[in-house]
Amino acid sequence: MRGMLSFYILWLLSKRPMNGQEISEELGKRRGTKPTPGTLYPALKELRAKELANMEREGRTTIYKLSEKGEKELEKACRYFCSAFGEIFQEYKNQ
Amino acid sequence: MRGMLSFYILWLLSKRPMNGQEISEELGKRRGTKPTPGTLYPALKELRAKELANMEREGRTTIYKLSEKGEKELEKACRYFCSAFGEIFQEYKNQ
DNA sequence: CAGTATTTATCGGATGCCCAATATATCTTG
DNA sequence: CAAGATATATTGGGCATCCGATAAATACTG
Repeated sequence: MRGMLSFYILWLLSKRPMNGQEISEELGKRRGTKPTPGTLYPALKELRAKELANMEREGRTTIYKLSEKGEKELEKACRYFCSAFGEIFQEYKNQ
Repeated sequence: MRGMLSFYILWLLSKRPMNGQEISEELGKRRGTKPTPGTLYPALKELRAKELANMEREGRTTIYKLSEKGEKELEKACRYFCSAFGEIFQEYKNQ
């Protein structure tokens, strides 16, 4: 099962700004596996290119932050996600 | 947002055996768009190749059915899906 | 300062998802 | 039976996602 990485990253960033390592760890906690750098950083780059996230360098670390456009996009994505997959989740919960 | 097609098909087949057109319509109802034949049938072929689904030809239509291996795989996939994305869904519901 | 660890980042390649176009077989209808 | 409708299926191409390997910059430690 693949996909949804960018969506997930946007969702994490909506909680608080994070650097790459923090994002990686949060993903690891939730999905079971951390993305490799070759997965994570291109995804972050793509989000910047689409102006859904901003970055701010602080010494060794780079803090990524959700942009306003990113917030709007995330809300749309959440609506779609829940309407498309809510049924599956709902059913599992009731078992 | 892409992805999860095979997972979704397995889930649909766990409800009842279906032919390609029925699968296509059910996906359309839930996701908003129907997959094109060039998306759907390769996915079904892949599921057969992995022995997660069986097929049975009946005249014009081909009925696809979840295999035992498919049931086990689907259960694993549901567990993963819910542990990975449950939090997002939960939060949206409470808004 | 030298060596190590941390963090960010790129590259090449594999795979999944997706579409438009096309083809084939079967069923239905005039 | 001929024409159209329905259902299945393949082909070729594009993009997103993902990984392993590698690199480079920065911070820490002895």
